[in-house]
Amino acid sequence: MGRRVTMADVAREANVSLMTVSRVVNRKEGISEPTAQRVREVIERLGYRPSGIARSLATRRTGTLGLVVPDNANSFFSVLARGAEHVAYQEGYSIFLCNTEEETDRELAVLQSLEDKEVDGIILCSSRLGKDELRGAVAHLPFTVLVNRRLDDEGIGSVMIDDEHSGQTATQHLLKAGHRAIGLLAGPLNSYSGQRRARGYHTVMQAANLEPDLGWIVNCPPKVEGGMQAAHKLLATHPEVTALVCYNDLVAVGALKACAQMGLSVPGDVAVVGHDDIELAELVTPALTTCRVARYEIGSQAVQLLLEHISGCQTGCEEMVFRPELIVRASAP
Amino acid sequence: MGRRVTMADVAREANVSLMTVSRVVNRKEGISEPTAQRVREVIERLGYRPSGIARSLATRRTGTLGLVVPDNANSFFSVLARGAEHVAYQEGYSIFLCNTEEETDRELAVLQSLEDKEVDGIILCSSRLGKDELRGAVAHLPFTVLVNRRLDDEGIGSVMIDDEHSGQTATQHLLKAGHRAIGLLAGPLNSYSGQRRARGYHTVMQAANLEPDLGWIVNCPPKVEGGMQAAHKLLATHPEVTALVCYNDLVAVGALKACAQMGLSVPGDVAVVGHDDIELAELVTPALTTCRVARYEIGSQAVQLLLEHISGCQTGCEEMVFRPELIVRASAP
DNA sequence: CTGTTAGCGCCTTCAC
DNA sequence: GTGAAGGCGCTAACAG
Repeated sequence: MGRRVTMADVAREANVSLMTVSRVVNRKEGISEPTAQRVREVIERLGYRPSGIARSLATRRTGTLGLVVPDNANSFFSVLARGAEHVAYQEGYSIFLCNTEEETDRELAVLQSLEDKEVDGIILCSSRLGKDELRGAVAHLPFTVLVNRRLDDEGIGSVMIDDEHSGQTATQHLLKAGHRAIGLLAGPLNSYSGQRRARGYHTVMQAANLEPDLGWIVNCPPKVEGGMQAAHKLLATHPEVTALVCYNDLVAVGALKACAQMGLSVPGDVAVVGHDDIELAELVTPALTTCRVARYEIGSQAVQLLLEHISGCQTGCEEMVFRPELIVRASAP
Repeated sequence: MGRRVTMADVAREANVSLMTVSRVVNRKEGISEPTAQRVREVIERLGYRPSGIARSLATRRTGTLGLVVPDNANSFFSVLARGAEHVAYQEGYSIFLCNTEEETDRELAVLQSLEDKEVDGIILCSSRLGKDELRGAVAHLPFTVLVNRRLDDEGIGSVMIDDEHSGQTATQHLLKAGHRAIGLLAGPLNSYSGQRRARGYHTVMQAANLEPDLGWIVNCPPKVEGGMQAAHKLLATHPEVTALVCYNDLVAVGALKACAQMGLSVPGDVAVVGHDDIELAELVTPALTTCRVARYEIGSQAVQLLLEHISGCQTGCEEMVFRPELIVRASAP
């Protein structure tokens, strides 16, 4: 494995100084065309490629971003990642993708490793960290964008989903369809978005003078399996329930499965509303009524926000809110 | 933004040399316990964190890998990425995730950028590059693992899916069920795996003395939409076809939709077999019969292979083959 | 327009 | 056990 071609090699071969080569490589002006031509020719001939590492050390910029998600296998985050990568690529940045598996230890570990890698910024999705832990973890980063989490600190932007509104919209939709006993498959207990959606649910129920039974609300892991078990439990113990507001589409699909197993028809016996509108939603039977979240755009806007701050051209915008849109399909017409 | 704490700061504060600090940080032996203790204490107090960049420049190792996929929003690759990241994380590596969008220009561009970032290795999925282009693109990388592509070069490993076998298995399954007019929704024309699956299909058909009509084979983009249109076209012009072998599950779901639109029952009028067994497969109606590909394992094994070579402990294994398993569900019993 | 001088923060190789 | 010098490959800040 021959020694790497360095800038010094090019400089020597072209009879110029390091700086001249550097200027040509970085397309800075102030180089005569003939010289530039010659340098370029040598670069080509020697197959020289600048070392990103060395450049990063000198400039203190790496051209990399960190994207931290709970689980890239979850379609919500894989699409978000896609949107993020799209903008990053356009702007010449690369993205480190990290999964936390919903574990706070691992979240801290990946944030640490991203800091060690000296990324220029971080996008952190659905952090499970407490306020102070979170603050400490991102304190040394140049800039951070939180997805669906807020922290009123300098240098920390947010891209929010209006979860409370989703919770309200979903519940209202069922109310209008005549449902009274509406259950809530609330997702993980420590999920902030879950808490906000639950608040929306409660607001609407109260406004309608309905007091949800404690048993109507069940927490569960945000997966198909989790939704299935939770729905099973809820519907078995509370047969009066005729509708379910679900934490996300995976949970809703789980509910669909549970209903099928219990011989309950959807939406005949039980109406189901999901959240997110992942691909799955319109492909299952019955197709899911759900709150569509612009996952791709959230990813791309988060990067946009991050890059604006990195490049210093403050737009003043530190927060951005996405409001989900109710998509009515067969599971809750 | 205060100046970063450096090794020199720690050294000064602890009254030792840079080297001593370095040794403590890297847990090298040859440091007396009291000194080490003192250094650690200062590191803690000052909040010192080693600079990954500087270390990389000195060691020529970055502790990063590149993962190149066509589209992370595609569940096949998002799960593969998950598996890859899992092993990488365990071994202390970070992963750059890059999407090519199936464009060769972009594939070359991201490979270039990964080289510039000096990743320690690359995993490249379903490259659309020609043999020589590919060879050139990965020539300067320490080691590369190709997913579902082979290149008999030094320093290039492969994790293959036995696509030909899948094509055979799927076709055979339909043949055994009594189908004779079996169509093929073959995916993108330039997909190597598509070509191999098609070969498997042809082999089995020939062995059964069946000559597929040219119109029974239609290429399409590997998405739901693509499968739907292709199935529409195929079934409209060739009503004699009673079964479809599909490039992947998304295409198969598209076929399901087309059948529904055309008033054809599945599997009654048309049997459908997918490929990959993504989550979707068992959740659509009817549930898809499909060839399960161990996506997560492919990702994790690819990284394993990569890391073995990087760390030099050659196991001799440069290639690994995954054979898909037929999962029989309702769409083709 | 081009070159020189200093680092960026750490590790390797040798001395002591 | 510990330290001093030199270098990894590049760029910023000044000269000329």
